[in-house]
Amino acid sequence: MLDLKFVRGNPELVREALAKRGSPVSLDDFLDLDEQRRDKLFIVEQMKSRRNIVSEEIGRLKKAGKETKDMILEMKELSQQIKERDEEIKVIEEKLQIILLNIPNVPHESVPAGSSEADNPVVRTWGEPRNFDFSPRPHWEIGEALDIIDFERGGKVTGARFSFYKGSGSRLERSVISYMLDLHTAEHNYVEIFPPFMVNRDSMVGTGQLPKFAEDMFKIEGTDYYLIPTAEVPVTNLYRNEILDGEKLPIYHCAYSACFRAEAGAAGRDTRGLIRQHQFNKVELVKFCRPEHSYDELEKLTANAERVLQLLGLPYRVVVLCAGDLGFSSAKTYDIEVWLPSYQDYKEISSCSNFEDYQARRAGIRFRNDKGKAELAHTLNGSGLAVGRTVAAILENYQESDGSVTVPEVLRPYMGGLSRIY
RNA sequence: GGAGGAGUAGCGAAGAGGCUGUAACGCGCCGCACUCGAAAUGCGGUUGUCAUGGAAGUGGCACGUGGGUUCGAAUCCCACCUCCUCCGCCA
Repeated sequence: MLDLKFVRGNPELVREALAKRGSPVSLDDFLDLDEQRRDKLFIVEQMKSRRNIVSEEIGRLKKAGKETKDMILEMKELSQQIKERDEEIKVIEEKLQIILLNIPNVPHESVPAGSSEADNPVVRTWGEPRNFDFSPRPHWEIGEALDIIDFERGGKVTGARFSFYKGSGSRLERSVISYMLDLHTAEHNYVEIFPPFMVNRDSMVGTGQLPKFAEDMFKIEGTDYYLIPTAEVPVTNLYRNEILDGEKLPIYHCAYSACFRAEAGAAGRDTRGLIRQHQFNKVELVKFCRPEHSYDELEKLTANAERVLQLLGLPYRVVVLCAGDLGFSSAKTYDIEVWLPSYQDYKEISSCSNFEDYQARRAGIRFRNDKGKAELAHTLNGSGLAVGRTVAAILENYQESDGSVTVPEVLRPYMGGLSRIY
């Protein structure tokens, strides 16, 4: 959510910034409602002030045994008017809030122009895609052949875009999760969180999934709860409506969670394999910091996620999202894309974003600054990494001509010493 | 699921329709005094938000949340949420 006063004071700037995203929002209604609100507020506050003064006077007169009938009648009338005007203001404020909640974040000045994924500049590339002396197979074929992933029965037991891991596959998934968490906690100073996998509506609004993207979520019928699409939601909302001790910043958290996404509008995309499932595992990195540090923190966070791929020996590249491809709440995002032989291309495996104060304002996440004043924190997060896609990348990049898969060195301790799945 | 109890500032805690109750008192924190320095002590300060204003300031709102009663609500009424205790059930 943008600052109401900022939008009021800089409508042109906001219009331009949002046009860069390719979905310009009309601010005319907003500015008109804002003016109405302030006009009405000014009047009703004067009325309330009078009510307070006279009511106090009534108390004094009553105590002195004086006549107060006329004053009470007048105040009764005044209170009725106040009530009516308060209603009007409430309606206006609700409309304003809806508009404000549906305006995306303003892209950072360093974000390149562009309208789609195709316009995202490559920032850097790491590793060389392997040259296979045989025809490499996609991970879903490898997984099925080794009997370590079962897509067929996933469909039977639940439905499309669900799967079972089995045996070494199951252990590989678990190993990747543990490995990532151990790396981020031991070497990158993140404090591990194990969050709830369901959150209430306020949390979903806080991080920006709602109200705009309700169709992407799974909601638990008969409750106010949603299945989380990412651990970002519970972990960022950990400090919702709190004023943090400024000394405690920056706060680094990492969290494993299952993630649930309805994938509305993704019909026909990535229909095979682990790439796009309704339920997948992810290790998420979340940061809370002072505004002046958030862009340094974004670089560091991205580097922390890259480190996982480097240690796993998986080739990747980093792209910076152009304005048109930027997520709703984000001011700047780097995507890390891992090499997938089956796609003959790089595929997103992590998305690292600085939300600046956009989420913090929605969620009321503040800290006490050096002057003792409450100030909005900046929030960041990134995948560190998406586990299913990591497993897919391992299976494909480490496959051997005999159909077996070499276990990356760093994962072997987690695999009970297993060096090859066959 | 049933029966009780409780939610007030950073923390603890008082207040039970208007009477120095934006909120005592204690702790914490900041400043000043005393001191060579510190401790102890004393004095002062210490919520957020909205509106208005160049600023100083002025005003509105907020005592878990949302409604209601009243000229006036932290205080009375209703609903909901959270926490605690006991019972039942359960990994």
